[in-house]
Amino acid sequence: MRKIDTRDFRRATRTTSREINRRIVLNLVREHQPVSRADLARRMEIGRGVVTSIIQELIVEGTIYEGATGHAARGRRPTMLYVRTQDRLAIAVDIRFSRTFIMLSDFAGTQIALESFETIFDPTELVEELVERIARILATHGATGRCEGVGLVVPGMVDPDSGRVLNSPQLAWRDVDIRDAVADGVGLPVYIENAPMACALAQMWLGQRGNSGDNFVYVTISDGVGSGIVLNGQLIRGYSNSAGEFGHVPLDPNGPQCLCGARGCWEAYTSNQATISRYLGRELVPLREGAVHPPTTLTIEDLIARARSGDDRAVAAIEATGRYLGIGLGGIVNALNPSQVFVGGEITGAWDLIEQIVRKGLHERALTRAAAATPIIPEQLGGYPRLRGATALVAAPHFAAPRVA
Amino acid sequence: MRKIDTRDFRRATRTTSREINRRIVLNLVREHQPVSRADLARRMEIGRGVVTSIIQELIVEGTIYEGATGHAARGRRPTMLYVRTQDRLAIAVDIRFSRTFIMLSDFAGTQIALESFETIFDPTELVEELVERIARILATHGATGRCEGVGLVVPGMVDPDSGRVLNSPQLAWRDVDIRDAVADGVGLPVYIENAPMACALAQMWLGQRGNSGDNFVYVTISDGVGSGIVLNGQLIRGYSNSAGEFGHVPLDPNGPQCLCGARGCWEAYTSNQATISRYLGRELVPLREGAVHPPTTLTIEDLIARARSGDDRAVAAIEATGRYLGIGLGGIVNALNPSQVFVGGEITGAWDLIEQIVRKGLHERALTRAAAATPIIPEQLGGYPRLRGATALVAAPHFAAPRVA
DNA sequence: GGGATTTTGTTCGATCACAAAACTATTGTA
DNA sequence: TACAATAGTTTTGTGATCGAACAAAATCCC
Repeated sequence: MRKIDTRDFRRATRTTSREINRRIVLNLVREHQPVSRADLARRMEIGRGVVTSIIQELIVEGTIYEGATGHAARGRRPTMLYVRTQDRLAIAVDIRFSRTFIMLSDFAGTQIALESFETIFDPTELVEELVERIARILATHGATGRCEGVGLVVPGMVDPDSGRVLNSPQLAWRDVDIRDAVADGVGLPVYIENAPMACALAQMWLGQRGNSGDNFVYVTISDGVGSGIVLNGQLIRGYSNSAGEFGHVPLDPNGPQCLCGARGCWEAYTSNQATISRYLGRELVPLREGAVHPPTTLTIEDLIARARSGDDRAVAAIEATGRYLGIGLGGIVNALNPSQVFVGGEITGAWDLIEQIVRKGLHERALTRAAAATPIIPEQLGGYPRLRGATALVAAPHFAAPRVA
Repeated sequence: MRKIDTRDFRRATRTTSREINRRIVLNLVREHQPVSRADLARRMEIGRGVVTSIIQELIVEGTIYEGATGHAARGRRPTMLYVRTQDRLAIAVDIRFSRTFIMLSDFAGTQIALESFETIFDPTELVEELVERIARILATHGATGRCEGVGLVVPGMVDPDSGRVLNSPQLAWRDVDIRDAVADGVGLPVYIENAPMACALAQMWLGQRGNSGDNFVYVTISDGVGSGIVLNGQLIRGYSNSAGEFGHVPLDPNGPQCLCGARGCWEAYTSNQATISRYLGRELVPLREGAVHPPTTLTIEDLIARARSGDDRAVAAIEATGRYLGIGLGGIVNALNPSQVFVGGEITGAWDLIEQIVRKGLHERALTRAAAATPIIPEQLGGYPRLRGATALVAAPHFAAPRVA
């Protein structure tokens, strides 16, 4: 039950009914393919005639296509329908502190090409490099005509409407308009989103399981701790685009110093830096202070490797992270009551070591039995969730519910 | 941008466009009355002919009515339109630990009658008493035909779909089907919701300011600490109806014992009991353990009165609550990035004493400048937010956006 | 082998609702 | 009094669902 915003609404036109039903058909095909017209009519409780005419539009438009005829126990055989995703392409860009990744993929998220280069921190130079590389990738793969957009994922706060990066401490950017610059360069629509929210989009649109209702939180444990919140199938962006910052929920006012200035933030317990600092027995140090590299070369992957090879102190450091992870997740689960929580980031490489500990922490903090039982699902490593999210940025608008009322 | 849930969608029918536009018209009248047909046509960028026909339907239906003609600089004078709220009535019921309130009000939330009685904890007896009293109130005010429903507000977790109270520690109820029992008794539709969510609904539908987008959190500080979350004009209920439980977000693992079993929960610092216990210098004691009254008769109102009359220890106790309130609100603001936060509960009676302290705590914890500047708005005392929420439960479905796609 | 049956997909007329423009009503101004 | 401006209604046209009829294609049954 939504209240209509009388300052920003969309009234229904003559074609609104068709737009709605067309999107529903498209999504039904997407999730149930192969599927026949008659099947769609049954699922939608609508006449087959209407389905015929909608399907015809979608075929002309090129979003779905007819495949082989299926089999029926009796009667005429159905012609099966499929969503066209293989030759609809998108460029996904993931700008990270160390490297920038560019992937060419289709609308289903299948990787076609992938390259990376050392991140250039000057926005103008970075855009130049990006435009050049994107053009080359498209040309190499004969995809110049078939690419429908570029998805840009950035660490930091983003305003997707204006396309500006409002603030990215990692890149030392403030109010940088990178989207329009790239769009001008490549001549394609460009979409931009911050990293955790993009991961959440990837999970929603390209994730394995079809989640009824799509109520979940995607938590990324990396240099920082961020999250993307999806409620009722909608990404929650907040009033000024900064929702999901659970990283600085306080766990202990006397806890370790956090880079944000406060003490005992969740991030100060669970970020990769926090885990490493705990292992080294020292305080957290800012990752980047005027482009200076972090003072230790020990990575979280190294630490996990040490833990696996029997380093007790490494095991203890990682287990402690697991415990605080669980406690923090408890807070999230109590606050938002999602149907599940996804966890991404390098720490998932040690999931078998910490899963029980995470669940124990969650149990301690969860208020209801339902909340305590919330599935915590680690993202499989090497799946490039940010890049998949960038692809989803391009693909999702073609499948989302039309805005109405 | 919402993903369509293919397991639970609503396709468009022949009349969907009209339903959408009718609701938009209704809401435009509601927020801009008095308003003319021509004015509506301009605001909606639609032909006046369509408005004429929609308005005719709404007048026949009885939701709006024509008032006096307005004034125009030149040309024919417009006939002004109004939403009919004065003689559309609702019964609002607020079941609390100590007393149960019944209010008869119109759809605008204006109080017509109000009574209360000592809460009966046995569900069957309570329903009996409620049905009897509701019938009597309706008869007394000649409202038997004009009342369109009953709104029931309950402390604890509720499933509004099945109408069951899943768990209410305060009332010691577990899986009690009170809604259908009351509905059978009074012969009217009955809606049920938990207290903080109902307060949020009251703010959204009957609040003072028209908030663009309606992104806010309503925090109630009472015996417990709960909240109702409204994002994009939608109440967030969560996967199993328990969203908004910020009360048990941990502030300090070594903090005071909370009634939930954990230590250092936000609630253990800011609930009325917590403030009183802090003043008395003792541990928190369960409010209700087999219907036993709390061991002290000192109320939070008494404490505020003592603070005002110069009791330094009372001032300190309340100020400490204010500080923790601010810290907790910082977490909420970071997590959800609402455009504003409303605070309800008895503590708002001391708002002038703690406002600065609350803001200071918020500033310490807020990550972004925008988040730190989030307005914190105390609910004015004596406004019966829960009862207004109960009224909103009945009225809102008539004004909400139609469910589509 | 051939008709009956069943299922799929298309077509067509009826109805609902927006779109656009003509038309009527009413008011103020030159 | 004629004219312009504004409000509200009516009419005609078009897009879309609704429902039923119809053709196409496969299996079942005799």
